[in-house]
Amino acid sequence: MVDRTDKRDLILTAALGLFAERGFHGTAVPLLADEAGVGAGTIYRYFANKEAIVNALYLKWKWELGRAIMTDFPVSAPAREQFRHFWQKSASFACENPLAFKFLELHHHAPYLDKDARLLEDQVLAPAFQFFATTSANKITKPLSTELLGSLVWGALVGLVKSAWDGRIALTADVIDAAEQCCWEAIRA
Amino acid sequence: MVDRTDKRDLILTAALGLFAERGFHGTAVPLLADEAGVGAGTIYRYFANKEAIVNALYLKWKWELGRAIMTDFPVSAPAREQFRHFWQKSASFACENPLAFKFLELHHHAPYLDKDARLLEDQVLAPAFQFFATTSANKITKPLSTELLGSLVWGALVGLVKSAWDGRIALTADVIDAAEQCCWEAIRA
Amino acid sequence: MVDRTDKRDLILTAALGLFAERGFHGTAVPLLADEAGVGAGTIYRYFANKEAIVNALYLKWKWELGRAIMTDFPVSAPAREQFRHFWQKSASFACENPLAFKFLELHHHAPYLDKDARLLEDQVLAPAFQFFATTSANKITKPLSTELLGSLVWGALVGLVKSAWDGRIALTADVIDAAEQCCWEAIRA
Amino acid sequence: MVDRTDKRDLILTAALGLFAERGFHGTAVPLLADEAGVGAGTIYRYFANKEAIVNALYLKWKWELGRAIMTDFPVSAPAREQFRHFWQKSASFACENPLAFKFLELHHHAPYLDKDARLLEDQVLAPAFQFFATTSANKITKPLSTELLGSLVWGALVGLVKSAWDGRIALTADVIDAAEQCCWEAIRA
DNA sequence: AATGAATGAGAGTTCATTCAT
DNA sequence: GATGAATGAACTCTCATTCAT
Repeated sequence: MVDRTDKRDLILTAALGLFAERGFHGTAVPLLADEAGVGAGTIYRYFANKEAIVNALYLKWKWELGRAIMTDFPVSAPAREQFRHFWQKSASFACENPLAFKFLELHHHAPYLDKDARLLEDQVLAPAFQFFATTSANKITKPLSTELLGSLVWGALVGLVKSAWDGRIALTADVIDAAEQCCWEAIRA
Repeated sequence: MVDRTDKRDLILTAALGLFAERGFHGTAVPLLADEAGVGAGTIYRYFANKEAIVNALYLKWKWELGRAIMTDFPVSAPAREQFRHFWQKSASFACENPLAFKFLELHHHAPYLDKDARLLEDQVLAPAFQFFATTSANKITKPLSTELLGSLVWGALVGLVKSAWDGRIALTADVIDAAEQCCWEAIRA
Repeated sequence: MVDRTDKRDLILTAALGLFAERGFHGTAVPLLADEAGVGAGTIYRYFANKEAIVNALYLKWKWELGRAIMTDFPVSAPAREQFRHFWQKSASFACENPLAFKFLELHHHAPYLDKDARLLEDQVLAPAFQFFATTSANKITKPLSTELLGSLVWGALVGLVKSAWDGRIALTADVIDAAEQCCWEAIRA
Repeated sequence: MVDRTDKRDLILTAALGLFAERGFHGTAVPLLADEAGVGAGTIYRYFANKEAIVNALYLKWKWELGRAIMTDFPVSAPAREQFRHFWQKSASFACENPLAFKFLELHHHAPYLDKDARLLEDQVLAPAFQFFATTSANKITKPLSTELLGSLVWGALVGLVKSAWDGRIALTADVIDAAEQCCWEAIRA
């Protein structure tokens, strides 16, 4: 009993894996259909064209990432604990959704993303980055721009995750904690 | 008078820009030929096929990156100064060769890279990363694995550079210096 | 309460308009189903395949055309009046069933018409054309073959109607009458 | 030794036959390539897409038709002789280029024709039709509109030619002459 | 050595037809 | 009986590669 939503999800799930591993242009629609277990024509009942698939995926997972990061955010906790929240949630997201994390990294600012995806692109991490505006104002973190602090920390996280993909590091809780402490020290005043 | 080497370079230069902007599968060979100002057939006198081009590019620029990082390394200087060397040289490379830096990031671990490229892939930064083995042993940097420290720092640099591409940060000397200090504090004991 | 016949007619009516405007190969079955207000599968309960629809339409309207021309034919009237009958009935048919007239013209001798349709194709106008055999024998019309006189007159009518479609002529009664007189003078002895 | 122009002509020649027999939508590009004796991809070196082929054909043959009709037009001859010129030249064109004549008839006002083709569509016969403006003013032909007289005569010609295609009439010089006389009598005052 | 016209395999996409509901 | 989601063959078109010049 496969309903309409299930089939759309089958396609999106297969597309996530293929786009993450081979990229957008490297993934042929018939291959995607095979992986999803549907006919090639079926894909076009759910998506107007190939670009619509990559855009739907991008919106979906960027949104999921944003939700993951902001869920249970400790609004009144000290900055150090808030930072820990961001780091741990992001790392968890990357560990639990490795393909989605890879997909989002690989398709960042891709020319086939549409206006909606581009708008969402830079907005999802913005709330987390804004955290630095407050902490810098309070002299808890260094007196550097939000964008600078944010991109260093997010970049470090991405670097960590990529090393894990390459098998150079095992992403244990200890490693994630240690990396978190490193990054905190990078930015604290 | 265009000699053999010149034409090969024309092709590689055009390919660098196209692969960096559109990706490997998104770049058509006839377009590459146009950009390089050579005939489509000529490309196949210098490269066996399209994959050979991306591999040649990858080897060339990964090597250039390694060379840039190691050039004038201050062997006997204190660790902090050696770290500064790595950071500044890497940042300079990214600023001076933005297309190459983007290309290397985009094609990291791509499935069409051959054995040679894959081998070189993880080895180029290894010497720099090895720096951490010594400093950690001497309790100058944190007692964490070389790979962990290295990927955090390199990731932070990549994050910084990507922000600059997106126009969120201007890569001035001040910004690069400040980021360097952040990263040093991330890893120092 | 929609009975079997009604649904078949819905399909044929929609098909007439689409085939007349876009041609047989230019009309997609799902679009036809939409226009007819039935499910795509339903069409195949009434017709074996797409070709069966165009053939059914062709037979139906060719037959209607023949019936329209022969209805109330003044058997004992003078030749001029009989000619007037043919002309006016044909023109009326074209005015009242413009899509059917266009459809018949467009699909004349189309390769996807079956044997039945092909047989009927040339037979419907034959009775009207036969009129010329008698009038020519009686030296009322020119001593030319039935086929020649018939195709000139029918061609002139089609030319007139096409001009009306293109908006170059308004098919008023005056115009139709004047054209009739022209054609009579074309063929009279 | 096939040069660029030859190959374009091979494609246009094959397309003329196929479009005339099967229509635009009924002709698959690979079939067209086979008939032309070229690879499927080659077609797209000469034409942007399938529609460009049908438009090029339409322009070419509509132009040829116009040229055929106007060549050696007897400017100072009497109206009857001028009419004879139009009729005979048109009939000759239809006899010598049956596929082109069929193609032009079949694709008249087709939705895939572009602006250029549509503009030319109604202009080619216009000069011939304009002949009637003068003759009607001089009371040589009936006091009816140019469009009406023109569409009757052209329609009659098309009807004649179609009968010949269907094998009902042989287009001998006698038949063409007799038909000409019929049409002259249709329109003369 | 260099070219670019030519190619056909394969890309993205459509559609006549089927069949589970 | 009626449906429309699903299909895969076939469509239009692209492109990595070849080869006659």
